[in-house]
Amino acid sequence: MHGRFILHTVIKLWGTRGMNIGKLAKNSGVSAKTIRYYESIGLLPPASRSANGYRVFEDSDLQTLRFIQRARGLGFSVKDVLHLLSLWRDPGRSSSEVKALARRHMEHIDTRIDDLQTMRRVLDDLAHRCHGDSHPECPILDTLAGANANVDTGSEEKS
Amino acid sequence: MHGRFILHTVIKLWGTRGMNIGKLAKNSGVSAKTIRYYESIGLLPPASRSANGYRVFEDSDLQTLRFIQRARGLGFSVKDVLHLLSLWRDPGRSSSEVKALARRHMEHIDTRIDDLQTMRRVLDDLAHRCHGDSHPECPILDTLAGANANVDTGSEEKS
DNA sequence: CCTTGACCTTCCTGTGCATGGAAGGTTTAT
DNA sequence: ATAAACCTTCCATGCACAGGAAGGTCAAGG
Repeated sequence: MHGRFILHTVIKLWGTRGMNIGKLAKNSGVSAKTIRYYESIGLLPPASRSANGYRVFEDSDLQTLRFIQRARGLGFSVKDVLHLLSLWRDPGRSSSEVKALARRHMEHIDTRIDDLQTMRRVLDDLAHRCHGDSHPECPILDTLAGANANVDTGSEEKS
Repeated sequence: MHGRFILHTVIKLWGTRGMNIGKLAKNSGVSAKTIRYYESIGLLPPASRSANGYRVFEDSDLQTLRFIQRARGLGFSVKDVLHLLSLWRDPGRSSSEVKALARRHMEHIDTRIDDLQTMRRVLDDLAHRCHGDSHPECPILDTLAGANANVDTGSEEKS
């Protein structure tokens, strides 16, 4: 009696749970194309297939996909996401490892912000010095041409 | 005798003005590989060739390369640099066009800075809340997994 | 004269992160 | 029967180069 109920429930849940790639795409907000891509690079495990060859996904795939989405949204590379996923699935992980990964990523972000801000400052200065009228004279072009002032573009030569 | 000497000298001088790709690379700090690439996509005009098929560059190419370098250093895309180069070479340009291009680029940079700063703030917050010890508990992973905060409770399922 | 090594050439592949499309099979609805 | 809405694989594209293979060229030295 009891066993039969459980079996029934299991079968029912089992039958209800699988979804095709389109549904997973809708549920996750990640395109079917990208889901296949994630599978191909190992971010998602290879989905099982139904008789017609269609991929069948489970709820766990949806969870994984959402995890990936959030991590990518924070700028983590696919490689980092792979690492984060493995840490997530590892009950024996230490949070220090996760934190270290996050910090390395933050440093990377900081570098990029600094680079962009340097560019922004230079551009802002140049734009302010450019009249922006119908005449051809333009300090922006002059500077790019290396006319007079030495502009530090942030990327120094290495020779 | 004399004529031959002069001819020799002329040829030698002529030969001195042009440079091979290696020298241009050294003088500009741009790799030979990249110089060829720039030529292939039209950033640099097709270089003339000497009898052996080697590219021969002039000082004008060096100037152009430096222009490209500075523009790239300011984050302009290759496409934008193409535009900037054409404006640079156009005596009938109006500085307003240059300025507009620069401003569009600045807006783009601002957007990227904002995005990165948002990521940075979130990461910083998560990192602060993570103990970073030998235990597995980690708010970073919890957040990526969608543990607590604003996770839709999934009451709008539709199959 | 021949070799060595530093040049140079073209062509193909790989990077990161997908996106777009072609060509075709399957399922469902009308 | 046919359309539409799915699904499949494989190939191409974009950015801005870098790496390397396979081979031609040139100057110096034994």
